[in-house]
Amino acid sequence: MSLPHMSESTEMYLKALAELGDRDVSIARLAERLGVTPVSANEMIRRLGEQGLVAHMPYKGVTLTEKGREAAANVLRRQRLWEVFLYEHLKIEWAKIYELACSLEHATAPEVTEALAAFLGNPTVCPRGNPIPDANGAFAPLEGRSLREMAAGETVTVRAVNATSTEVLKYLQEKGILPGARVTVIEAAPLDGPLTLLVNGREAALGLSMAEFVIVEKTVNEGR
Amino acid sequence: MSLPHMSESTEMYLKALAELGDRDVSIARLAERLGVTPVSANEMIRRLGEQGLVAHMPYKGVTLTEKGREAAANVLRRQRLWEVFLYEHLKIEWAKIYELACSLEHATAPEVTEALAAFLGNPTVCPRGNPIPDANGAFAPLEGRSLREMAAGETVTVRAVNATSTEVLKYLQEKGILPGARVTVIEAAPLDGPLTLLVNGREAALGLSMAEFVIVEKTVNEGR
DNA sequence: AAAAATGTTATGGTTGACCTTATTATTTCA
DNA sequence: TGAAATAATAAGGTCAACCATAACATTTTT
Repeated sequence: MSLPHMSESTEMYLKALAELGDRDVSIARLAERLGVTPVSANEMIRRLGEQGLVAHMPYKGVTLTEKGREAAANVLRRQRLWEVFLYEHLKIEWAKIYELACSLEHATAPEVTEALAAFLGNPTVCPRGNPIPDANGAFAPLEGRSLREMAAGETVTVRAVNATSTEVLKYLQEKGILPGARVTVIEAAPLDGPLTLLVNGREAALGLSMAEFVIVEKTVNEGR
Repeated sequence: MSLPHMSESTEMYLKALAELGDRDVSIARLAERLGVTPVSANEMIRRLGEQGLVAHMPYKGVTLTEKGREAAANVLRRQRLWEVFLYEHLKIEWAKIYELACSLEHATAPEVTEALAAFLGNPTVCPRGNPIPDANGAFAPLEGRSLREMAAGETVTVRAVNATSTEVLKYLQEKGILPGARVTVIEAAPLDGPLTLLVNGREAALGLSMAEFVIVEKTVNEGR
């Protein structure tokens, strides 16, 4: 069951696929998130395909196989447990934990993962609001829709933030767009135009490519 | 002051040099500890020389430069802080912490190092008995001599264990040769012969290549 | 001082994960 | 349906860190 050894690169690809929704992810999208050229991503996806971790339907997209999904869950588990540790125990700034946890993740043996989970009290969500898979790879996929799809006038509650770049996370942090925040869409400009939001009584502008990774739920008027 | 980026490999070489005493370390010895061929080690030492981290006197040995010493202290700090965390907080078996901490070490940003040190209460020794350099790279070099040099009849106290292989550490752990243990040399066989020791009332045999990395102090009859 | 042991350098090879610059295939849209 | 946009593949290149084999240099031992 324990995979022979996964390179850091393999782990990053699996993680990105899982974060992007794990089915029919276009290679261009994947390449963009990973900061590599589409050609490189294509090459790498071929390799992952040979290892049985993904299935690639040309012109359709990439989908994790069952084996790939398990491996990805494992990577996400490590990633998010470290996020909890860095945030809760080391008091590291929210916007930085993803990147810092990412490095640690690659270096974490199964034994350490499980001991860490126990130390942290087996948390089920990370500080970015994403679920933490259990030791068997099971986890409730995130409910809710992307803030990107919301129309003007809607009020929603942020459930999770799926961004990974420290820069983007810093921007969201500054604007108060964190899990639990209540956000009202004041205006949604056409085309790729930004959303204008009301967060904590302040206005904030948010491009669609950032809004895409903010997962929200319609607020069900849960008491003032 | 922050070095451009150090590869994992560079860090391993610096760490090995520091652990081996950091002056006039032969390439063969270094290669052996790192599990690479002398040819590879030679090549790598040339690269490190070009970066100004080591000085290599052909046929004499390798010595860390000031810059190299600083970098090495930094690596050792991270390594040993993680050892403390894994042992004290995650309750991981003593023999395994070196190897597990080693992976984490390479993935640790300065920010995390300092937060971790604060979380742990700025410890000054690791569970293997080695000193932890402070944030500026200063640390008391270990006093004491190698168990290898002890003669029959001597009784000593183990101060530190500088072995790195999990297998070796497991053996030492089983025999009770841990920091703080009191050890009497019963017999020292000639040539490369083993030492016969008395530890906690039990006899234990120890090859010289293992004994080399057990740092001891003559027991000054401290009580009983 | 010669032989043996050890250390160094030269040469050429491998691997993984990237890159760029074409070229070719497919899909989408006007 | 044909052009434009997007996606895939092919070919060739780079880089770090290893490897093996072989030749050469220096030290140590006899």
